[in-house]
Amino acid sequence: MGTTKTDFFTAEQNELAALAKAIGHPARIAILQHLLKVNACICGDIVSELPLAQPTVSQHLKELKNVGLIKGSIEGNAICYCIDAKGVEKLHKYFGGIVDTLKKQKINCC
Amino acid sequence: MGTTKTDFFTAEQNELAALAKAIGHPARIAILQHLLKVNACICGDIVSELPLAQPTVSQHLKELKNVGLIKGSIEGNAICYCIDAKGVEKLHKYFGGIVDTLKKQKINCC
DNA sequence: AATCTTTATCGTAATATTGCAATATACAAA
DNA sequence: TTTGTATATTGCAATATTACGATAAAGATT
Repeated sequence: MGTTKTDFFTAEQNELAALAKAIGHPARIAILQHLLKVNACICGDIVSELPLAQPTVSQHLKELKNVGLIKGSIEGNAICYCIDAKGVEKLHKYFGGIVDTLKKQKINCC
Repeated sequence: MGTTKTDFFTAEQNELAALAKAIGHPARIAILQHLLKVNACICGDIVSELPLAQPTVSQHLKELKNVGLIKGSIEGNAICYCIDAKGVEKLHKYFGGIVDTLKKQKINCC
């Protein structure tokens, strides 16, 4: 127990869940917002923007990268990070689909 | 340790994270998809749709409800659940904002 | 009232996540 | 080569999540 029963769900369900889970932490939201705000790749100042220790930030960045929400490339002895549009678009499309479906549905029993 | 440092982030960051976290599990994605598919409130057949035991499903429903993604109302000795558009729209808007911002940005250094 | 049906809660075990100190790695600069 | 700077990894403690059996609660049915 304690383990998510991944095998019993579809690949799409698992992928969406993984994407959402990656965003499901305020530090990772903050990282995305910061990357968006500076409007560029960031080389180095992510740690100083967050109220967390460097290893913790590094771990959060890794999770965002694993799931395809950010990209990172080595730039000298720093690493440049920026948002990977693909992941964000996938989520946006998904919720867009839900919103559209809901709008078409007139039922509102609850 | 082990606890998210909620106090150090903004209310918006925490709220978005909570919403995303709630969707960050394939069972909860599956619940949302099912509610959407049947195009109505569901009274009773959610458990049978999922590969999980009844207490587990009940717990997932509670989480979705707490965060405002579904609504539930008592209907006889069953409970009717349906999607709460507000939460979904909040998430959709947020990702839409990111997508739009990204489109305006020409920078693509990574 | 006794029973059935449906959903919620409690208790608990297994696993995952969060956070950080310490340390490692990799490159730059002196 | 040594030193400095930036990021990653390891190891560990604290807490959270996931899942389910057992049981409770609430209304329906007989």
